[in-house]
Amino acid sequence: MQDTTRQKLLAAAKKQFAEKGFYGASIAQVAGEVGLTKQALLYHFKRKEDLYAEVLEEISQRLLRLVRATVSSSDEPERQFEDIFLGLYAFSREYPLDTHILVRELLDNKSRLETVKELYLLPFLTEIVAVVPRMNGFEQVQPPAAFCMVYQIIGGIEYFVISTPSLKRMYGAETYESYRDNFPIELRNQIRRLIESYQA
Amino acid sequence: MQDTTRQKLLAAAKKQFAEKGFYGASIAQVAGEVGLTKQALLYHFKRKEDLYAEVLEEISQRLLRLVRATVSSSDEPERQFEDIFLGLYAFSREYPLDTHILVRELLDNKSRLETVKELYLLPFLTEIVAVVPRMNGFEQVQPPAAFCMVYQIIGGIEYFVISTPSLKRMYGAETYESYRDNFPIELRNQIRRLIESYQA
DNA sequence: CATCATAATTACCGATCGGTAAGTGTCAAT
DNA sequence: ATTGACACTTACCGATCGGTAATTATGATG
Repeated sequence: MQDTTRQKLLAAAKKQFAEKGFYGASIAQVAGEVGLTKQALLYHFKRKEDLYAEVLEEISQRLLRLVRATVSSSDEPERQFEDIFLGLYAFSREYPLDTHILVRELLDNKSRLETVKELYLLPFLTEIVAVVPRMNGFEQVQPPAAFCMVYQIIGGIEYFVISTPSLKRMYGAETYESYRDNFPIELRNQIRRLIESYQA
Repeated sequence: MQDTTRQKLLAAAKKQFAEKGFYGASIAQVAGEVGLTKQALLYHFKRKEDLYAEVLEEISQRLLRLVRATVSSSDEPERQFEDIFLGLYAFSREYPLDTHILVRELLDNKSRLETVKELYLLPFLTEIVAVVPRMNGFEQVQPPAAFCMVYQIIGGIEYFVISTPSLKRMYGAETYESYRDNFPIELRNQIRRLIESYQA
């Protein structure tokens, strides 16, 4: 496990972009966090946007791998469907910075339009939505309905994860932790209610 | 209906904060959009943060009013519960800038910690969560579970709304609109599945 | 030993940021 | 006619932003 300067810079950049967004993050501070100057960073990444794009690319690829691995790990579509979201929640909790950046991208891409391709989520979403009509009783579900089902669940997960600091302050650490521990349980309930409602 | 300079500035500021975030927005541009100089803005709002705080305050108060009005409009908790979220979705679609700012606040408040009070959402959430144990069959539901149920639904709504530009580009305008029109239907289904699962 | 790419440095650039200070025009009240 | 609050302007400040150019240290290869 080598820790190249590039990788260190990428890790520091991810942290800054997640916490302050594309505009709020400064490449000088990113470089400073690994003990380098701004120009050393610019040597590895010509422009700030290149650095950002690389951070985003790595995240989206990991997400896609996660979904594909989950789909491959089972033959039952219902099992796949549930595991995808539980896995996504685990992923989001393990890498909250990644989740922050993904949500920021949703908010920012209107003003930073063409620069960074926003198709990074499309294969990820497509893969999940494709599981829906394979489930028992879901054969006739139309694409818009399938998409909405999936997106509601994803939204619930990501929104909860990015709310962590706010919830902690609003309710206190203890109460927050009880909420956090309950979340995957309720998430699973939500998914199973959905599946059962079509099988009945 | 008078349009004071203050109100014009607040409207322009909301747009900028929503699109570019607290850091990305510049008070000079906000002022410029109403045909004033930056210093004219600083005359009305001493600091950038004061301007931001006022925008946030107005949003959170409108949200709280929305929930309270919905709760008052019916005697059935089940009806209240459903209408709250359908109303929240309608609100978020009607005022997407507000939704953008609220989500940005979740992401940013870690780095802008103490400056702006983040309790703006607490009464709003508390009011909604309080409806849960009043519903038929939900009397024994514990606070953490009730909170997670509510937060999942809210998250699904807000996440979908802030995804609008991305989804439009990913799927095209037509497909997006079919998703958007289906969303409240699936939202209602989700809520009713939840209610029915406890009544059975 | 000389060469040459790599990796980093110092120095500097114009632009923009939020914010301060002082001045100007307007208009109502004294 | 004068004062003074109000609404806004021009001028300016130091700090920081992303980015360019030129230079230096390092280390492997010929």
